[in-house]
Amino acid sequence: MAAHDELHQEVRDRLGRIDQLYTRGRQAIVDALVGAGTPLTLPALLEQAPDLTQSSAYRNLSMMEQAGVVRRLVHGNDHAHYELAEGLTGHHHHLVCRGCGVIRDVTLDRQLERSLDAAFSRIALDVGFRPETHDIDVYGICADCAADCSAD
Amino acid sequence: MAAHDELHQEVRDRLGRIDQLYTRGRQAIVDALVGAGTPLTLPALLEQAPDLTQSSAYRNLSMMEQAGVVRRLVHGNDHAHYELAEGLTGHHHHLVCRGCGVIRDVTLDRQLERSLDAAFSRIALDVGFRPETHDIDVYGICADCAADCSAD
DNA sequence: TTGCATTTGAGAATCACTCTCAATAAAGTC
DNA sequence: GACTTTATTGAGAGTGATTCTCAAATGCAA
Repeated sequence: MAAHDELHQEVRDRLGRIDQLYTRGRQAIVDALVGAGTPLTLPALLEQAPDLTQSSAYRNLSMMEQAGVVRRLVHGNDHAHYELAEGLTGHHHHLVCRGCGVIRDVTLDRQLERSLDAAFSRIALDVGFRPETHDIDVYGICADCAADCSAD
Repeated sequence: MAAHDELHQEVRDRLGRIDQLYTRGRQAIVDALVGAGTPLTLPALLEQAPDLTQSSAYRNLSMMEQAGVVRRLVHGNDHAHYELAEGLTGHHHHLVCRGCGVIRDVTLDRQLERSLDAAFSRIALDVGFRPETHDIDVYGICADCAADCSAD
């Protein structure tokens, strides 16, 4: 409860920094993303929060992405997925199912993350690139799709 | 030269496996991707190989992706980038510039890759996910964009 | 409440990409 | 080479996720 209120306050602050109000519709988006616990496509988001309309949802997701509240994930030709930004949820990566497209959050242990950051910093320095964040996607087949395939 | 011929032969084999010919236009695409040495958007590909037409290029890239010859990279709302598949070039990752969108290939040392694979396998096992490949994108600012920013 | 600025909603517009189908090139046969 | 058959190409129409437009609704200050 307290954590939930803190989250909303943090979102309100981040929106305020770019002169945006934390309206009812925007709160509904954040609640849906929190409730799902997994990145949602826009149609899935509208199912979770039926009061939202498509155009406003897209507009608000885009604005909240700029505000550092939402992250947009793109993995192909179909709908993008949206989740809360890492600043609100913590650094993590994704398992992406090639079958159904579902995305699942995972974390690596600190030591491995440190090794990665060190490696990227070293590589980046060589080519004059200033690294900010990294994003690891593991592609494969989820349990549900594996079951479906063997059933066929 | 020999390496170049071997590459083309390997591409021809991979296309043959799905009953596709290695036509002049398809060779031009592969040559352009080899020549660029960095992932290309479709407009950039057409610049490199002006004899190609848009619809055929898209159709052939899509088919060659299925054949395991080409990989399609998606990083936002604009054009996707295309490069030769890892089976032809070796496993690598990408530095992606937030400023201009340019993508640069990088490799991690074997030991770190092994650690990552082991970590992903462990995580995946826990959730019943069968990992196949992984893809690491490092987002940041390239040298050219950093120079432009400080010039402003 | 009254006024002013921001946000919303419905639908039109955009644009990367895919599809269609007649014209063309490739591969095999003689 | 000429002929047949099959696969590919090119130009433009179509698709669909996302963005834009603008009048109506809402939020906020006094």
